[in-house]
Amino acid sequence: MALEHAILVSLLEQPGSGYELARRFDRSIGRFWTATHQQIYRVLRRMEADGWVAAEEVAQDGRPDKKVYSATAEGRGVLVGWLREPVEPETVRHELAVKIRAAAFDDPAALVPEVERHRTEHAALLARYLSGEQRDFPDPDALDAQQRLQHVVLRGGIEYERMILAWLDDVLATLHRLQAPPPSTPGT
Amino acid sequence: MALEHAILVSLLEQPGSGYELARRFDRSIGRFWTATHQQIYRVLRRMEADGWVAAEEVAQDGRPDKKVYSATAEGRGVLVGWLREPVEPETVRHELAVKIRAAAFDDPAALVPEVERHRTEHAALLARYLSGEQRDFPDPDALDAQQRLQHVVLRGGIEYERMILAWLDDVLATLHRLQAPPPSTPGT
DNA sequence: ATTGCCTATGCAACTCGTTGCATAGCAGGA
DNA sequence: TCCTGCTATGCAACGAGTTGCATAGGCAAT
Repeated sequence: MALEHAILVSLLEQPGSGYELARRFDRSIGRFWTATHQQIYRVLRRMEADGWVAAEEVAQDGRPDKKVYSATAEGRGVLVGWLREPVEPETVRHELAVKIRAAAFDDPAALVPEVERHRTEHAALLARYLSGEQRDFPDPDALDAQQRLQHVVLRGGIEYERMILAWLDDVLATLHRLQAPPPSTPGT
Repeated sequence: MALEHAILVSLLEQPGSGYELARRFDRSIGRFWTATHQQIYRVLRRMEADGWVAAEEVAQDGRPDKKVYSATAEGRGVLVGWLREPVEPETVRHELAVKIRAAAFDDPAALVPEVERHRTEHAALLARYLSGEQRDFPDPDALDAQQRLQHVVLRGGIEYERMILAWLDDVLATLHRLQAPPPSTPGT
């Protein structure tokens, strides 16, 4: 379970409210972790009770008050302890891959628009990552340790999206080839 | 929720018991979906109650009896219906990426053995995929539709592992560079 | 002989994660 | 004016997924 740890990292990089964390998890952190605001609020309360984070009420004008959380020294200790334990490689759950194999039991051509839709979304995500890279890491030689580590994670996201795009093209080519198969073998 | 659908695909490709399904989900299906035997048994019972699959008791000698499940026409209909609904792109949850950003708050060099361990495991997985490809798809031009779709999913797994390996090398280089940083800027 | 592993299924308890809804003030557009 | 949407937090209920344990026969190794 790494949601707590992802939150600790995010708060160490920059304190923030539950709402702000939820938005980060949709953006930069979303590159490698996801969570809904419900989960984040619940986990934050537990972490506060455990002393891993501390909250400060902040009044705002024109907006509801918010509780700004920071990681405590104890929270940081928990994170460092976790760092030194091994984690297993992530488990992949790719619904589209299930659909592609399922297409053998229906009309495979019906899947083309769905695959194209995924392609469009992944292309948009890649563009967002690339512009974020331009904005946040314009000079890769002038970064401190924290930024270098953020950057290498972002590069992972970029390469992942590139790989997915190439694969989706492969999938589309495969689907099209099923409709117009190569010259049938003479023996059949 | 796609576990039901992954099970339907697997049973349409080849009927099998819950135990066999669990093993497939650790192997070929494991390329794009995971599940424990607990989940599979529970879901299979529900699917049988809903008429999506049918079970047949099979006695074996030297082994416990097993219940071999097959997808029913109704189950196939459910799968086809799902195929025609859109699914959202998968959410990524990569613990190692969390650790890499967390390393900024500890000694980054301490992460090197962990990253190398992941690299070794991913290299082994890639080797398994490649030998599986050799075994199952030796002649890519002589495949039927179902095999072509299985093959393109496997190619996705292969490209994913290659991309991860390249990224892990990038991560290792980044970690090493943090210890021996480039010549410091004269201005500081 | 005993230990441990493999096949095969399952219960019970728990945690994780999602969904729907509620509150509440402010801002902007039809 | 009303409706929609954004910030900000939260409850309640449900469903998904994990972990630990149990049963039970056969097989192989020590």
